[in-house]
Amino acid sequence: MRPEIELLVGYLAKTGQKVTRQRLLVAERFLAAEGHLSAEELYHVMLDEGTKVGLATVYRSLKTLVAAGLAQERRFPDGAARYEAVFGEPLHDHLVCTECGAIMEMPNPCVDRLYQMAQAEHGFVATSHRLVITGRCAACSQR
Amino acid sequence: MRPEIELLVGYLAKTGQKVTRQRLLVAERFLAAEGHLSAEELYHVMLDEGTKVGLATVYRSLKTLVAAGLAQERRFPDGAARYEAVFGEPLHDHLVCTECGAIMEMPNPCVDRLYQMAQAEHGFVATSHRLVITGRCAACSQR
DNA sequence: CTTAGTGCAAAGTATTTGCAGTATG
DNA sequence: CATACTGCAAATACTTTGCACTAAG
Repeated sequence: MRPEIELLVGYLAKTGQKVTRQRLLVAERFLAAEGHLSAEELYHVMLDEGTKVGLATVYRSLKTLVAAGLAQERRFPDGAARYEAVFGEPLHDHLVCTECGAIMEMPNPCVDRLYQMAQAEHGFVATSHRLVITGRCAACSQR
Repeated sequence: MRPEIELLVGYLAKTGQKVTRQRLLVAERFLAAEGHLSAEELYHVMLDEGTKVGLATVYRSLKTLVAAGLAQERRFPDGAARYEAVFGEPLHDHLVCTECGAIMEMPNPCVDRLYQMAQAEHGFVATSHRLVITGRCAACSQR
C-alpha cells in the first residue's frame, strides 16, 4: 500500500471520518496520476477504467485529500481547479505556455527567502505557495 | 486624462475597435480602484455610483483591458478571477490568509532569476508570472 | 450608413448541496 | 445500529453568448 494511503487513513481516524471504498479509490487513482488533474478529469479517468464513483464524491474526496495534506489545489488561468500530489514531492512551480497550454514544472530555489520576507515584513506565517510563470514554451516561441 | 486611457485608446484604434463610452467608464473605474477586483465587484461598484453598465460589458471590457496590456487576470483560491492594473505597477506577489481571506502584496526580489532559469532549463520565454503565498496573516496567526 | 458594441436574458462551465438510501465503526 | 458517506439531481456561482437595438467611425 502506498505510504500516502496510510497517512490518509490516519488522518481520517484522527478526525472521526470514515475510511470508505470511494475515498480510497479516488486517493489511489489520484496519486497514481501524479499530474495536474481537475476533479472532472479524474472522474472521467475513473469511469473509463470502470470504477463507479459519483462526480460529487470525487470533488469531496479531493477536498479531503487537501485537508489531509496529501494534495494541493491549484488554479491555472484556464478556470478549473487542478489538484496535485504533495507527499514527497519537492516544491516546484509551473511554467504555462499561453500558446499551446503546456504545463511544465520547475524547482524554485527562492522559496525560503520569500517565506522569510513574508514573516519579516508582514508577520505573515506562510504555509505553502503557488507560482505560475506564463510565457511561451520552447516550441511555440520559435514559431 | 490618465495616461493608461491614452494607451487604451491607441490599442483600440490599432486593432480596429471602437472607443465606446462604456469601455472608457469601466477602464476609468478599474484603474481608480487599484485593487484586486472581480468583474462582479467592479460591476456593483459602478452601479452603486450610478454608472449604468451591463455586467456582460464589464466582463468584456476587462478582457479588452487585459488584451491591451493594462490589466492582468489573476485567480485566487476562492474561485472568481480578479483583475489588477499593470501599468506602472512594480512586480509584486500576494500573501493570502487562509483564515480571513486578507490579501497583501509583497515585492519579489527573485523574479529575474526565475525567468532566467525557465529560459535556461526549458527554453521557456517568460512574459509574466503570478505568485500566491498562502498562510495566516499576523492577526490570525496569533489567535 | 456600416459595422462593432451594448444590454439583457438564456446558456454554459465548474462546483456545491439536499436528501434518501447505503455502508462503516 | 447510529451516523457519516454516497449518488443523484437540483442549486449555485462565475462567465460567455445570441440577438435585437444603439452608437462609433
